[in-house]
Amino acid sequence: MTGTKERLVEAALATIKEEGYGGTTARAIAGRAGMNQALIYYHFGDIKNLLLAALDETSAKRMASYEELLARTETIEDLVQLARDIYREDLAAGHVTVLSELIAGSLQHKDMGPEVLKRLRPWIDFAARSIEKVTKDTALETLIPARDVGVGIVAFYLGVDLLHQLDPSEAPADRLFDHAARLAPALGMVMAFGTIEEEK
Amino acid sequence: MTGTKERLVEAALATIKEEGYGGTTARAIAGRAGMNQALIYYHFGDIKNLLLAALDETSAKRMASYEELLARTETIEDLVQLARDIYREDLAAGHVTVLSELIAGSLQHKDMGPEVLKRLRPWIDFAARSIEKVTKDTALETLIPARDVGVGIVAFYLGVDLLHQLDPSEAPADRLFDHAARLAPALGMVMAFGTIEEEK
Amino acid sequence: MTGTKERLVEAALATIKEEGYGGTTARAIAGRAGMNQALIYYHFGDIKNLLLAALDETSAKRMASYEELLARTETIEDLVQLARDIYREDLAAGHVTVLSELIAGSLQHKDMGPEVLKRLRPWIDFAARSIEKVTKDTALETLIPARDVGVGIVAFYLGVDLLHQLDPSEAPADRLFDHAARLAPALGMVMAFGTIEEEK
Amino acid sequence: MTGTKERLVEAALATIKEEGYGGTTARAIAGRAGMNQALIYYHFGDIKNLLLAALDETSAKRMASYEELLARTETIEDLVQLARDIYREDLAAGHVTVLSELIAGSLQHKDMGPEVLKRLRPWIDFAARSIEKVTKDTALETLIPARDVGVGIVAFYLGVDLLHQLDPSEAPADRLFDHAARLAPALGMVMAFGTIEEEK
DNA sequence: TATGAATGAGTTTTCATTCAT
DNA sequence: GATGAATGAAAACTCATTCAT
Repeated sequence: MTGTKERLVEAALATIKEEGYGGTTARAIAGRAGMNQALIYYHFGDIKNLLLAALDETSAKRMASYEELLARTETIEDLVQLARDIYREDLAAGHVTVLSELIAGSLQHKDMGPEVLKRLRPWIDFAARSIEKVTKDTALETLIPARDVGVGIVAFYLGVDLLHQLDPSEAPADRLFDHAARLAPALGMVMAFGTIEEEK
Repeated sequence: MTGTKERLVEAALATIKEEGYGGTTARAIAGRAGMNQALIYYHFGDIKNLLLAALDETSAKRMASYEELLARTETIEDLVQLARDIYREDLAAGHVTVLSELIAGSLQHKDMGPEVLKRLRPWIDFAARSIEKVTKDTALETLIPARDVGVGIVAFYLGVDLLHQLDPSEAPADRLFDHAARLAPALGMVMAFGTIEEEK
Repeated sequence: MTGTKERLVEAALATIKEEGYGGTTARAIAGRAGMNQALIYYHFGDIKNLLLAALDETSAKRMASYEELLARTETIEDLVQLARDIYREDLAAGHVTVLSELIAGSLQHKDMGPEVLKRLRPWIDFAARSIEKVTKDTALETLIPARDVGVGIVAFYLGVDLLHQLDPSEAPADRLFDHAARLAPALGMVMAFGTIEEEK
Repeated sequence: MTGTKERLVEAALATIKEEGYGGTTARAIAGRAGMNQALIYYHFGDIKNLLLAALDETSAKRMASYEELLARTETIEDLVQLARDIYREDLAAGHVTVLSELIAGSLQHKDMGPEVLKRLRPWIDFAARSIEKVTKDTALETLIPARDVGVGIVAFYLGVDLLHQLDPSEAPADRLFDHAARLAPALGMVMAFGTIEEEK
């Protein structure tokens, strides 16, 4: 029938989000998809491959959509706004949970680590590129280590997701983003000072 | 023999750090401790309790040690330094990994979540208190939402730990802390500007 | 394409020789043949039938070739030579392995036993006829129970093959045949004595 | 309770004899023993180890018993008798079947081969020693390659067992042994001729 | 003829946990 | 306190086979 692989991928994503890495068994996935367990092995070879395919799928979709948003982002204020939008959608939809669970699970299944890392890098690149774009031709350009900050942002997203898993009611990151939004206009001046400090 | 519970706790911690949450089975823990699996159930009732006891143990030890350091911390520069020291030790020793794995595992074993959260809160409080301490009686005091930033810092630590699990060779957070250390002196002025913005 | 059945038969033979009876699955056979698993069922109904067809195939080929050789065999010395040639070729090519694996597997799949036996009998007959031919009109004719010795020879081939599977480096049967070849000329006299003993 | 390992070993032996290597699954063994499948893994680690332990067990028992019989064996006539006794008991009890099935199965599970071979060698040694003993200080001593003939005898036993699995009604080997028994007295003279032939 | 997809029952093995001693 | 043994449920994965196309 149509879409078996797609349905398995969707079921795998939903299972990771709701049951966690350890709860994402062949039985759980197939049950959710209303399909036979053996189909996982027929179509993906093993569970690891299905999970990685699922990660590919969400990553590709989200990246395409965010890339578009980035195209329309010019200033630091825009970027903070973009970061907040991404954060809200990803957290609510559980996209980051898929990543954080797969990373946490990679400690158990060590051969999965490199594969997950490979799929994580584009996000770090995306974050770095975003920073580069809005600091390009400004005093901040040389001051901010775009790549390191990119890694830091991804780390922050992952960590916030972990906390959100524990306590979905609290949303302190929301308030932090609001705060950042208010401070963003001042950031230029601050960093200008930073530049002076550096050059002393 | 003496110290059975302690040995099990140590073995549990080591197992989480090296094998991940999913790899932390009764067999793996007991094997590492050189003890009988049944002792886990005799002393802790079930594996979940052992893991929580293990989390209590590391948390208490580290908290005591960091509390001392905080007592000697006065300025923002000091705090950045403290944050960096804690980050380095915790990451290397795998302390944060214990937390991040338990949080990630809580999605699977939902009754563990609240217990882990209970043990995480002191760290958020610690971070918040640290911020409050160095901003006390400064212009930053009202400007920085200490609790939210505390949560953010804990999130950042957790996320950096996840990334570190995937790729221990890279240490971008190290560079970020260096950067923060250089920028710290300027932070006061920046925030002063922030204040002005706010009050407009 | 032409020769689908033939290719499946060849693949089945190769799989038994290399992977053993238990490793000869539909997937393994079809994979080796570069074909679809379902073709096995289309052409042969089930795996058992394919294996029996494969046995038929090798048996027929080899029997034709050996029958020719037997036609040119007249003396005991010739026969020992023939036995050695057959042994060498069959062992190296894995022909006997196909048989020994199918027989061993028949204990698991009991309905296969009679079918395999049916295909084994011609070989016992061949061995018996060979003995009869070279002892015909000699003192040995009544002395040697041709059929029983035929069974014994087939048994010996099968057993040597099993040992060869375990340790292909050793070839004691080679040396035994050499020995038999040297002793063959004496066999006539020996048996004459045997006759005298018998008649006592 | 008492004898769990022993019961599993007995059940494993019985299962191999009746269901063949491929039919000797954890379920089949545990079912026959009336025990939980997991006990196999608790006591033996995996099925392979249980099968090898089972092979050890039968081998040790039989070897001890046959060694005793060999001690009382002096002449070729005795040895033929001994060979026939061993053959009858082993074939009927299925002892050789355990070996032949494990050897045949080793083609599938290649890591089992060396272990089975290790346990087969004592039998080849036993056969060789038996021949050496009865030919010691006779003309046959230098004439018969005891080790090669030992391998040949073991091969013969294995092959006869395979045939017996296919058709337990026929017992041609019985008749061959009877024949050998009648010819044994003549063998000395025959071999004396052989010696003369050799020395020519 | 041929194929990709599908399935239910089976495989080996591991799990958390219990229990008698 | 401690241990070896035991267990039912579940894990990942494979099997022979069928079926619609």
